[in-house]
Amino acid sequence: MKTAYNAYRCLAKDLDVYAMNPEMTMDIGSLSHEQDLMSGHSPHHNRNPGASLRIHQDLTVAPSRSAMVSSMASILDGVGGGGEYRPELSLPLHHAMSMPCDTSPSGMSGTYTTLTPLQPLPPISTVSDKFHHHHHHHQRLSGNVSGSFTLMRDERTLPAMNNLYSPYHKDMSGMGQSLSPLGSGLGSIHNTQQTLHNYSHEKMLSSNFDAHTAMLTRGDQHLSRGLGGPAAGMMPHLNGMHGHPGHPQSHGPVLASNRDRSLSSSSSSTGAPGSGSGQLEEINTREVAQRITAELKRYSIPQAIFAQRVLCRSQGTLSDLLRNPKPWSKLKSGRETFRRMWKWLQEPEFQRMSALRLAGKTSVQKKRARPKQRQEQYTKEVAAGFHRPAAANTSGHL
DNA sequence: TCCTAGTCAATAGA
DNA sequence: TCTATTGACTAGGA
Repeated sequence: MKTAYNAYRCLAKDLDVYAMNPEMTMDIGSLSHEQDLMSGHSPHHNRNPGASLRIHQDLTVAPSRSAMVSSMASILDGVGGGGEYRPELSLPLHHAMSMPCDTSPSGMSGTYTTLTPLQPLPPISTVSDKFHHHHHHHQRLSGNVSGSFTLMRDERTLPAMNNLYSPYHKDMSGMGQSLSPLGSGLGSIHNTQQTLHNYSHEKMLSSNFDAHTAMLTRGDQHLSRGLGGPAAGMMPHLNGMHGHPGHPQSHGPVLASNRDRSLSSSSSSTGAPGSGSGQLEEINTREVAQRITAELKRYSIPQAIFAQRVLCRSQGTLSDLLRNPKPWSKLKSGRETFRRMWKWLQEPEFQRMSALRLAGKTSVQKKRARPKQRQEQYTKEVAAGFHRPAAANTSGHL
């Protein structure tokens, strides 16, 4: 029941958005691929050339960080203040962000056996779609494909990664809490190269690896295109680490590899059916919480906005999570929430803002109704044959 | 049936 | 206005 309700609530959000922003559905497919693949060919890219062109323009406008801040303010103002939909702000949406509360059952398939009542994260496979083209892009660059390309690519990019993560790691190691069930916490990523390698390897073992590895290696491309990676703004605020502008996804230290645990415990082997059920990656929850907190403060994003639009959670929940992040090992379904945070952190700033703006209207419309009431309403709507109860609901409120 | 995790919604406080 | 806290609720598992 609750699952249905949650699914309804967040799916409704998406549907509402799509209903109100028909253009958005066109944007999604051609999302960030344009960043790297303006000349790329994919079903997505050709879905709407016009949209792609506009996206390209958006991207090539290369929003500076300061511009991003102002944009964020505009976004929040527009949403919070009941602002109307502004096409000029309709930046292309990452799959993950365009479907902030996607309920796809395949979301974390193979990652978690516990299907939680909360709204699953957009399936990483879905997110991967976004980078799928990057994948090809890299293939094209490397001239090699197949499963090993990731590792090869990591090796190529590791020097930069080391430069980035080493100081971070040092700082992180002083954060105190062991945020990973590894006991040694961040020590698990002592060897950054290995971690990245392992991480990529683990991802390679999953169907989603390419997205993340692509993210790991695409940072330079992001920034070189003036996208202003999130790290550019965030890193200076976090543990004094110096963000490499080219690595917006500075999640290396945030993630602890399960393989490390495996290595230390010798209890399991990566890739074993059991080992892949939810431990492909470990998120440093405290670090994520700190980074989220920093980002929210940085852009003056209210917790309520972020919680609702990115996490599909309440403000109180977010506040609690940020202040009292549980160790990853103690999390169950709550991992999804942290995954969302983490994923959000990985996004380029413009995509973050898109995510924040995206579900704004509907979330505001839907908030503050007792779950039971909404649940009953949903039940009624489903019974009445509404396939898109959200739209009906929204229109009703409007 | 009980316990735990996760979350929500209300509310107090800054 | 925003954040932190808290009580209550639900789902899942033992």
